[in-house]
Amino acid sequence: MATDSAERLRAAGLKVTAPRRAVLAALTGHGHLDAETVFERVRGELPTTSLQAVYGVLSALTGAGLLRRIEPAGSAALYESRTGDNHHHLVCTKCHTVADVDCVVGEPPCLEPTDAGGFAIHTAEVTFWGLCETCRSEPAA
Amino acid sequence: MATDSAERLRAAGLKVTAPRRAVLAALTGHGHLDAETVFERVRGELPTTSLQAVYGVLSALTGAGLLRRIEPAGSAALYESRTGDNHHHLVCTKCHTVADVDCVVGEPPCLEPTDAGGFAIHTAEVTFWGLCETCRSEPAA
DNA sequence: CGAGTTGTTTTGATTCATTCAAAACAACTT
DNA sequence: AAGTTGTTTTGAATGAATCAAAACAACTCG
Repeated sequence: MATDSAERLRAAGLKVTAPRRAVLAALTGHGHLDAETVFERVRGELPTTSLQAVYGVLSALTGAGLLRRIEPAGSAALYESRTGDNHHHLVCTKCHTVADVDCVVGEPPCLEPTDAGGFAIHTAEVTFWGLCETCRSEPAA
Repeated sequence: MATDSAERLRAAGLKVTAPRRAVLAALTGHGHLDAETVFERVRGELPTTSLQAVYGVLSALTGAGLLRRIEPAGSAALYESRTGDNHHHLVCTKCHTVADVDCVVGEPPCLEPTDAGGFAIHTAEVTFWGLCETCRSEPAA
C-alpha cells in the first residue's frame, strides 16, 4: 500500500517523495480533511514534515488529479481522494461534517442550467446543506 | 429610493442607519460584490464609514434576509441583493465574474440527492463553472 | 420633546488559512 | 556517480474576516 502510493505518484508523472506518499496515504479512503489535519496525520509518521510542505504536496497532487479540493462556505479548503467522478457533497450545518453523494441526475456534469447566460459551462458543483444523522439525534443545543 | 432602503430595513426589524442604507443601496441591483468593493462604494457617499462597519452591516443584513452571501471557491465572500428564491450561480473560471441562474429544476431547493446519507437536507446550492462570454471571445491568454 | 436604553459604529488589534521566497536538499536522469 | 530539476525547509508576509472596548446614534418612553 505504501508501494501503491508510489505507483500512483509515478503514474501521474510526479516525483516520489516521502511527504507525498504520506499525504496520499493520509487521504486515501479517509473522507475530507483540511491541510492542518493532513499535516497532523503526516507528522505521526514523518515528524520532520513542515506544514508548508503539506500545502505544496496538496497543491501538486490536486493539480495532477490525484486529489480533489473542495471549499464549502465557512470551512477551510478540504481535500479528498475520490476524484474523476464529479460527485457532490452533503455538509452538516451544525458540525460541518462532509459526506459524499453520487451524481444527482445521470452523468456528470449532472445538471444543465435553463439559461447559461452566455457561459460555456464545464462543471456543475452541487452542495447540499442540512443536519447530519448525529446532529439530528442530539438534543437541540 | 433612499427612503426605500429605510423602509426595507425597518420592515426587517433593523435600526435605520446611514451605513446600512448605503450598503443596501450599493448592492441593490448591482450584482455580486465583496466586502471591500461595497466598502469603496459606500465610502463614495459616506466617507467616514469604516471597513469593519461594512462587515457588521453585511452580516446584519444577511442575517435579516435582506442580503444573501455566497462564497465561490477561490473568491472572497460575495453579497447580493436577490434573496428568497435560492437561485444559483455561474462563475467564470478565468475572470471570476458571477452571474445568476434561475433554479434548475422546478421549485427550490431544486434538487434531491438520490441518497441523502442520513442528512436532513434543507438547501441545495449549485455553482456552475465555465467561461463567461467576454472571456470566451478573448484570445486565449 | 428630551432622557435613557439598546444596539451600532469606530478604532485598533488579532486570528486563521494560505501564499511567497530563498536556501538547503533529495529524486530521477545519463 | 555526478548533474539537473524540482521539492522541502525555514521564515516571513498577505488577505479576509473576526474580536473587543469605547464612543456614539437610533428608537422608545415618559
